[in-house]
Amino acid sequence: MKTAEIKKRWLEFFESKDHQVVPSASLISEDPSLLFTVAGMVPFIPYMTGLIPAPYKRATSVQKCVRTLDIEEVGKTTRHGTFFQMNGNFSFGDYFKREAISYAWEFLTKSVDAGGLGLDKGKLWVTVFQDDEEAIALWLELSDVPLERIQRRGMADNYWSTGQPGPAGPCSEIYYDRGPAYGIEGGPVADENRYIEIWNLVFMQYERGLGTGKDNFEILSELPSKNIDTGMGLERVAFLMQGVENLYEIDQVRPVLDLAAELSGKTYGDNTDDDVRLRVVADHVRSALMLIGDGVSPGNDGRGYVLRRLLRRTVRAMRLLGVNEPVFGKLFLTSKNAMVDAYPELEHEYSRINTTVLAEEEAFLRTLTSGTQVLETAINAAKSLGAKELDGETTFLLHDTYGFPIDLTVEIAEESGLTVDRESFTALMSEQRNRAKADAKQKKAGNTDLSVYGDFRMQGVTAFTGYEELESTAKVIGLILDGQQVSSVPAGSIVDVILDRTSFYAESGGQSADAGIIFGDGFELEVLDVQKPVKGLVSHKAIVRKGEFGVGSTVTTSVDPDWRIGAAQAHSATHVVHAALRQALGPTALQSGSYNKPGYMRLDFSWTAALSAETKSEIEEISNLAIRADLAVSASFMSLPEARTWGAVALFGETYDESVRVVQIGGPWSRELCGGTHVSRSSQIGLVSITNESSVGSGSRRLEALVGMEALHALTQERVLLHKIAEQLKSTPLNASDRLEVLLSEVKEMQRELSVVQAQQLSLQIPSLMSSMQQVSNFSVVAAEIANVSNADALRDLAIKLRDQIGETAGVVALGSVVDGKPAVIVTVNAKAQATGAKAGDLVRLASQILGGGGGGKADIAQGGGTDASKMTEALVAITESLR
RNA sequence: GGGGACUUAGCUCAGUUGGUAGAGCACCUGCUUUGCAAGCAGGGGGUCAGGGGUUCGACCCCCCUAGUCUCCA
Repeated sequence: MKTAEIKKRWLEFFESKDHQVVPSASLISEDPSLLFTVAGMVPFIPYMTGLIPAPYKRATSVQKCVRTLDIEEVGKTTRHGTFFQMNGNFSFGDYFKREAISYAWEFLTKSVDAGGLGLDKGKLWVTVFQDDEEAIALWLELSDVPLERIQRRGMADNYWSTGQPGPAGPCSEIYYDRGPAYGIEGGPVADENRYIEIWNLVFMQYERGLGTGKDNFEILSELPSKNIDTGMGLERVAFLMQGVENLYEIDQVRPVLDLAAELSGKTYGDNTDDDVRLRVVADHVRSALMLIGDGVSPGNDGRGYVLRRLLRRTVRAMRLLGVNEPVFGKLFLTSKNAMVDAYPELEHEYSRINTTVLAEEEAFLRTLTSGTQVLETAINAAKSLGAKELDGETTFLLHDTYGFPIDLTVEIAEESGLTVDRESFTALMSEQRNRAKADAKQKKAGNTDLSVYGDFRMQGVTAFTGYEELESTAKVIGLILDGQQVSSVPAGSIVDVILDRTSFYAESGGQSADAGIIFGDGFELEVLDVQKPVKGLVSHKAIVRKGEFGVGSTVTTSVDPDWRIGAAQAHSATHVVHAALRQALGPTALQSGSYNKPGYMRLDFSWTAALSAETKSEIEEISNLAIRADLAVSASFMSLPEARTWGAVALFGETYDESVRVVQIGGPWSRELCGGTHVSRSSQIGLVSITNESSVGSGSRRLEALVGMEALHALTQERVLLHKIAEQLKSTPLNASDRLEVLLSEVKEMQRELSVVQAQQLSLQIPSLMSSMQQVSNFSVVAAEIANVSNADALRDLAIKLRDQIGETAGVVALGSVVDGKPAVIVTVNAKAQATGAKAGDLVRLASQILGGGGGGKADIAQGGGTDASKMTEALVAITESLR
């Protein structure tokens, strides 16, 4: 049975049991503490913990998931995949153990013709939590599993919790026996390779307390509303039902594995190491495909880094298989074709995915090339020292600084007959890991408890009136002071205010929060910040400027109209620039984040190279032409699929409800899903002026612009500055640049001439200096103070000329001069004098110490200086005397 | 978020106890030759990423900033 067919049957089965079918959420988790959606229940967590009331009693989904914790195990076992799909059925305070068990049994064992999976009842085993007698009784009652195939396990295996205080409960897991060929008898307790876990039923019935680990915490109480959370690994069931050995061989993955084998000329099954590499390629390509499809782009941190690592591990695996040429084009196309039935959106996204992976592959091949050079140098160095091993530090440096994978280092070193000190490499790796972890722990301490907001959210959502009006009448639902609910607050306090409705826009979708005041009978608050701590709930952080008020008070929320106009201009400008960007660069340039506030906007987008000055001007021009065209701006609500058929741009990393708001500027000219506040016609934006374009990491660029009056002010300022510069250059703004160029080359020419003239002038002194030469012991010595020397280099040239004139006798030249108020000394010693024991460095040191400084150089020429110019004569005499 | 490295001529890069910045390719001039990276001789081209500091003196040491690469969380 095809994987897609299992998925279809799953959803149909639970739909027939009155479950709401929920489409898979994005791999980019809504929960900021999670990098990715790591389990099927992740999108439902707020309903489980009671933060947000569940919109349905029963739900089912097939959720795409990415988990890279066990990335090193990929390909080695049958079970570890970095991308997988989790079938789940959920109950929020509705049915419990009885139904969960009975549904599971029915779906697994019902005949294929009747819509089930038709698994052999005799091969199914069950585990339960050791004390869960209720579950055992239900299994015996509702299924055909005999008691001897029900095994009890402890907390570590069969008890679920989030690791923190909150909901917890026992689990029951269903296993499939692959038969004696795969391991020993004795059920899952004895062998988890022969007995494959396919389905985990979690019975959330308790509240747990503080504690660490999987089993070291206290059970506090029963939950008032009990939940069911189950997860069936789609890939696992698929590989069992398709009669293959592991999840890398199922219909959605195998084609990539086969292609990798073909490209490398290997035969799958011939060699264990190569088989692992082929599976790694098959797994990682699929995960990367799905991640990019959901809007992740390769980067140096967070999600982007995980993706980059998957892509690089793929290149590495292909290298180890003997393929050095770029292959991503073929691999990803094959993977897309295998997945597109289940995820049709991959078709539209594919050109972007393809561009992204090709660029990343090319970049990494470059990295490998430069890394190979460093490695070869290191290998040669080690060999010349007679070492048989490449040390861990070098290996780590290669990995850490040059991104050269350890496996490749080992392989290449082996070819040169060297081994690698893996132990010390591993030690250095874990050091680096600890550093990063220690830091993360420190930062995480400020994790806020959202439960206080959850209480208010349970009472309903905050209505937003700000699209229609700037002032609204509202009622105070709650007040939070220092994380505690309070009933009233005095003047001067900073408090979180929860209202039933508000005209204030909370920061979201890149738009900053509104500013303004909240007032009522005898009191007034200034709003500092507006946030949505929990989806649907608006919290106003405000300072009480005067009076006192409490829960139940009637207030007026009043947004500062100037602020709102500025915010609307900036936000609409962001849409305009985004559309202009895509017009100039093509659809690959997609917004990955944005921020705007009155007068300013910032747009991050996926793009691999810096924008040229021409492109920036083009974007600016398209934007301002759109503003001049006075395009109508409108917003309308529609269903998400409908919005997609309209071609509305949905932003990655954002999650959308079933009903979405589409903001249009000039109809199809710009269509984006957006909840922000906008101007009503594009001309109201006024002006957009791009101020900066920069990199925010590889593959991601940032465009910043000023909007409206701010843009005008900046341009005015530049104009004033340019006029001033032109005036100073005695030129006009248009000619200033040319004029400056001429001036600069003139300056350069004059400097050159000056140094020539100076050298000539100094040369004129050579005859008189030579005549002042005295004989000191065996040395011919020229020692003199030279006036009017502009820099030490000129003095040096003169000294060398003098030395050359001395000829064959042992000669020493010591020249001093005052340059920029500071004494400088140069001493040169010819070869013969050096042979007789004179050292330029020593002589300079002697002189410069007298001058109150220091000096040094080589044996033939040295220079020094000091601070006390009056001692110059004394210093030169000292040099002469020391030669006696 | 925490580390590591890099930024030198148009391009690719050298440059250690801090003491006048170099090579190859490209460019210009001349000669010699005329085909597959031609030879010889000569020449131009650098605020050594930017800004501070230490020092008599900084491409080099220290600090800050920017850009680029890279590892880890």
